[in-house]
Amino acid sequence: MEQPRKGPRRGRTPAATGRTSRPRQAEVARLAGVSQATVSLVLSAKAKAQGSAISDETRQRVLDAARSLGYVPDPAAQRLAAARNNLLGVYSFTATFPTDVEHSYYPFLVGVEREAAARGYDLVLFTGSSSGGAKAAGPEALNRVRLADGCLFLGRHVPIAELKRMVADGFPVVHLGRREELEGLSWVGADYVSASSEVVRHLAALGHRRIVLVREDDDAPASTDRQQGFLEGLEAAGLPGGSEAVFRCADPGREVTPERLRSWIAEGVTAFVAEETDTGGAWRALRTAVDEAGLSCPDDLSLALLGSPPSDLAGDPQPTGFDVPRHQLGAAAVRMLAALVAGEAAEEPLVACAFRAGATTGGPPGPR
Amino acid sequence: MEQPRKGPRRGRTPAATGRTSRPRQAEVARLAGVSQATVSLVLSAKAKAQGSAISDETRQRVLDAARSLGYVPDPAAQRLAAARNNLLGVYSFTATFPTDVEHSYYPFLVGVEREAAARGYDLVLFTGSSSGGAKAAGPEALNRVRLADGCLFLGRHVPIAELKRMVADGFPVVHLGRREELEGLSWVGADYVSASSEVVRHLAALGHRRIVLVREDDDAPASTDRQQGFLEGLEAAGLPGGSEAVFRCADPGREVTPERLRSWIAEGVTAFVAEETDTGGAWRALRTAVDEAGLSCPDDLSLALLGSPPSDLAGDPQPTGFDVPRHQLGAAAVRMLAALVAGEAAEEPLVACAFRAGATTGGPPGPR
DNA sequence: CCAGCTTGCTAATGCGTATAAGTAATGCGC
DNA sequence: GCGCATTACTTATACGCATTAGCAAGCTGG
Repeated sequence: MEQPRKGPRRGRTPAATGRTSRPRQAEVARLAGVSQATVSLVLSAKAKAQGSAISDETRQRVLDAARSLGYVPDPAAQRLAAARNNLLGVYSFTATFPTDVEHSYYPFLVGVEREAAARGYDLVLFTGSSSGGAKAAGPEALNRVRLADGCLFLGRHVPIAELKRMVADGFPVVHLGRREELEGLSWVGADYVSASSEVVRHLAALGHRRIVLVREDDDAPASTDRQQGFLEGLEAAGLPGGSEAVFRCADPGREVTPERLRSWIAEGVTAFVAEETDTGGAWRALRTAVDEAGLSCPDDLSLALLGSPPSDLAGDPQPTGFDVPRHQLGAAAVRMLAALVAGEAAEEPLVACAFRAGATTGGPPGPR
Repeated sequence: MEQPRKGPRRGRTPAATGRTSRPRQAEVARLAGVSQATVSLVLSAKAKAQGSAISDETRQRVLDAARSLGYVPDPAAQRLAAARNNLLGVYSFTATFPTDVEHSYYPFLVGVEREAAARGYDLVLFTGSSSGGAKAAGPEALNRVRLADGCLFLGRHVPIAELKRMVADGFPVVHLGRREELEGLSWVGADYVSASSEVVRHLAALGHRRIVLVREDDDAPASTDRQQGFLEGLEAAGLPGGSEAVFRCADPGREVTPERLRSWIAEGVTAFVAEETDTGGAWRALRTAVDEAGLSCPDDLSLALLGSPPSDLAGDPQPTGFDVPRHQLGAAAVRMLAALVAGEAAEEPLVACAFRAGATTGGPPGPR
């Protein structure tokens, strides 16, 4: 009794049709001689407790049928049916695989992938408005991520309004990097404050009494945090802080020149700390100035870097400082996102950085 | 006449529930005083031609209503209804984000992402080892990729049987790298043959008459292609080919030693060409042997590399050879995959490599 | 004046899945 | 042997949207 459909609309877009349509639960069901619902029960219970009311024999038949057909659930349908599809989105506002700053997101993604795999999630890379070509990269482009169970957002220039909306809608969202201005937005970030503070304390323990932070003219949270940690470190060591301990580079005349370096040293400064940025500008400027001033690094003064050195300076002696544990950051982000998806409480958002002893610090030069 | 649902099942999983249910097309419709179908027509026709049979007045009412409610379409529902999900899979048999061989797939992925974004596709990353939900890393893990509209496969050690099955099922699959042994498998690859041939012709034009190819003991298509191009280049230049023009390194005794190098030179060989591999073994061996033999590169002999130098040798003088346009390869792979998904004819699978002049070649040394 | 077209919309249906509700069939205690 | 719980399923329905058949009204033309 094949009831002939009254209005079948097979043959959608000519393009979309082409394919032998991957197997559906209905086909698995037919092959196994059960109903579609049974297939759904068996397959979704697979991971969960075995408590479902399906006999082992039937279960096995269904599983065999599914395997032999190569059945894979349709994520959109799963999602629509209001379950979850074990997909986590990753959305970056720059290209996810940046051309120039290779090292910036990559290690992070390594951690993301690893942790996601360990938790049984697959990743969907939502290609942001990244490079040209994308259609009207309007705000609705962001909504694609709702296909996944939750989404990780990378990049600084995030459209807050859109994110806010998602958060308000209860869509699980985690941002990489501290983001406290948006109430309710979950984020994970490196604990730059503690790490920077620790570097300062290290210098203080070596005997340095006047330390200067060289930073760039950028007010990203990552910069602010480092400065805060730097100042906290000074305070903890009982050293003078204040605005003169922080030097902020700016284009016109505020650069780190050999002259300025000498004048600092003349004032009794014996150690310098540079913030890390994408370009490594502050660190480069310091190193160059030291070289040009004819000074030698661990002997005449100590240098520390609040982060990892740029990869093209890999040949240089390893700077004292700390490493941002990007793998762990990625993993932490996934853990937090998974927690949100599961409706559990979020965990600690700060990930500790690892202190790196390095070879650019030593005791202050003898009094001369 | 609000017909009361018999079995509403609001209140799914406690976790999944928590969303303030953003507006649906039905609500927009109610507000605009039209049917849901009209809303769908208006909204989906927005981008397309205005040829839809909806009056401008109604259209405007719907658009206003949608805006005032802040309507955004549910991507899951859209995709379910449209029978495609705009997802392309990327399956690599090593980790997608390998820790060590960063540079091998990375540039390729850059191109993949860019092109995918341009075409409105998102990417799903599958990894051979991890393979989301299914812990069983068995061959059925491969089936997970069917979640996407099509899939890109990277890596040498691809289980042919499984791929064959997918291809036979009509699932769109593109392999990165030439793969002609599998009938019907689409692939994109770099045109190593032409590029290698061009390098040889370059050497011949410089006056070299005896050239030797140093390759590793690996029969990957990429190696074979280079050798073929090398031999074709010799032939095109009217130079002697044959087996003695190709040196195949092997572990036990067949290595490129300074002695062997000298003996080649004594026989009249003036130029050497190394194949590029993951490790850059052949090239390293050549360079080392040249150094140890006390020879100087562009003067005493010419060297060329059939590919790009390993990144850790970035400081060395740039070798003559060619660059594999990995970005373009990735883009080409996506284009081909998109074509398959759309049921169109596939395009040219070979991507041309760019000749790189470099500094390691010159004329043959004067007769001595 | 009505067949036949066009215009502008609605009703109905399906996409693939999850799940609540329903139905036999069996087991168990008394 | 009856009520009731349990097991093992199946049936029905909904998720939100796209699509298409269909309907009503307004035209046209002969």
